[in-house]
Amino acid sequence: MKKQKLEFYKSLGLKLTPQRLAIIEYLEGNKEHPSAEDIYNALKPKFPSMSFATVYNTLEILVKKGLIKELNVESTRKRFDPSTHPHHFFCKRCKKVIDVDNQINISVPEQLKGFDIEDIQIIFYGLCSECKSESK
Amino acid sequence: MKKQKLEFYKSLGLKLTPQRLAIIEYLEGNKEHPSAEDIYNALKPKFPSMSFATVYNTLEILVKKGLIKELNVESTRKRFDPSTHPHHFFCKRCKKVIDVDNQINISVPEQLKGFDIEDIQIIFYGLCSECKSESK
DNA sequence: CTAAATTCTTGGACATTTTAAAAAATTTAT
DNA sequence: ATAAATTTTTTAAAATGTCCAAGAATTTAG
Repeated sequence: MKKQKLEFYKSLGLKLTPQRLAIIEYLEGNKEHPSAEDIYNALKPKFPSMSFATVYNTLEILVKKGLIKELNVESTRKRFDPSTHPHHFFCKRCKKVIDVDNQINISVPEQLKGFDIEDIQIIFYGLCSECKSESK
Repeated sequence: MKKQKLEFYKSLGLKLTPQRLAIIEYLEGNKEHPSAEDIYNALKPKFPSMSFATVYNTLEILVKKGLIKELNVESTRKRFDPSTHPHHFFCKRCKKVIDVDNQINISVPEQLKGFDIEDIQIIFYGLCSECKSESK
């Protein structure tokens, strides 16, 4: 990883341990929206001793720092997005998550005027093109 | 419950057991977006022998029949909505879910053109007015 | 460079939500 | 009322996520 990035993470008050760096690198530019288990499995060969707690701890702190986003597209498990795309498609068959990069301008409805809205997410549910043709 | 409604549920091929009717009645007009546990706890006094499995079985079949909606606003548990509101607000503090009844017209983006979109949900995350003032 | 302070990792136990399977009970249709 | 079909119950366990204490590693300060 580049020095510049290391400095960036340090400046956030993060101790840069090998496991942490590996998780950060794994997430960088990753479009798969991996679950904690995905990350754990992917890094286990390199860090056989790493525990699930480390993955969860790191993800939690990255979410807190605003560097990644936690998605609730799937009801049973969290998925993580290193990008800041607010909108997603979820395929109910293959469980794939796709960033939906649209310019929908959603205004907060009257009903929520006294509220503190921090985030707006749109989720499109259905079948992706592959699963759609397979299920015919 | 009225005869008309009983007939309606029968016509869907549902067997109307006391537990099932109680769950259906509990959900009807309910604005709380209860979790399975909420439902279980609410009906336990009337049906002390009812198990969690019954609640889950009934919810599953109601979702399949399209009578209720499963919400993934919270990462740890499913919430259920007897209405067909597609959009919701979730308070990250008190976990309250509110139906957002707006007329937002979302067009499916180009990117998803070959897909089979079955549902579009908007979720507003933040603090409700009560929690907002409390946290000041 | 070294020591101190802080934070992180590990490993296991634990909690919660959900699913599964088999036997017993209930409902529906005849 | 009887038989067939489905549902409920019970028990167990899967799946995901959380917590804790001890030891290890990293960073900071000197």
